[in-house]
Amino acid sequence: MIHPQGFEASDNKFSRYSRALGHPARVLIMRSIAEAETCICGEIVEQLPLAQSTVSQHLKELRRAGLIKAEVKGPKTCYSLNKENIEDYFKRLLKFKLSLSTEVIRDRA
Amino acid sequence: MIHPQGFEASDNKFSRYSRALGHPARVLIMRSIAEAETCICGEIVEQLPLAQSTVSQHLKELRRAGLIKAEVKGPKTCYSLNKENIEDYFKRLLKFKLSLSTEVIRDRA
DNA sequence: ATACTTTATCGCATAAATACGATAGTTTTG
DNA sequence: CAAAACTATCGTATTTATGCGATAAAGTAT
Repeated sequence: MIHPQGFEASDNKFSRYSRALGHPARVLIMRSIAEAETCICGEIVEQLPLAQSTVSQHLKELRRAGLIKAEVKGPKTCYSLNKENIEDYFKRLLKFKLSLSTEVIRDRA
Repeated sequence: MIHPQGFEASDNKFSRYSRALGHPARVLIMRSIAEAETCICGEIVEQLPLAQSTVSQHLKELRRAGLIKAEVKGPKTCYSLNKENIEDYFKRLLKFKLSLSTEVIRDRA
């Protein structure tokens, strides 16, 4: 998804991450992958009340946003969190937060 | 925006926050309000490459999501961050993060 | 080779988001 | 009161997202 020009690159990047997390199905997928630690795939579909093709599209969205990585293993595809980008996302968010208060975040990167 | 049922309430709530931050204009607005500390309003419009009515809609979105608060002061409207909800958002996000690593976040709420 | 399993993509329909101009509703100012 | 300033809302057009069935693609197993 391409947003119109006129915004800072960092805002565009941040909003791309945010938007990827802007759907409960994708949040569930992220939690699912995070909790399993090891990569799963077909099991994700079972956990969602959505058709396989729909879940596949959500996975694609998360991949495009850079929040997860895909690794084909035979007929299956294993997904894992893209930790680098997620940390990048967190850092931006923390910078945001730090201008608010330090009640929740007492230590930062 | 109403998402279909079948997801946990916490995921719905989290995704609502995320989605609100899923547009560069709204990220810019949030930064603008956060940096000014004090509430602004018309100045926000000046900082965005968008029409006044469009900015007003984005502000409405952020309000609906619960990320900002509005206070009418005469003919003007002052916006401020809804810190409680933002902290709530951060906490969820941190819980997420903690299942990844502790490199960025070393202390939590 | 054929059947089966697993996942991605296509095509399509519907819903939601985005953007703008115009307009209405307030409040202050002259 | 009239004019000006400031926002919000309405109506509308366009784009994007969402969801599903059907199908393709690629591997595995029989």
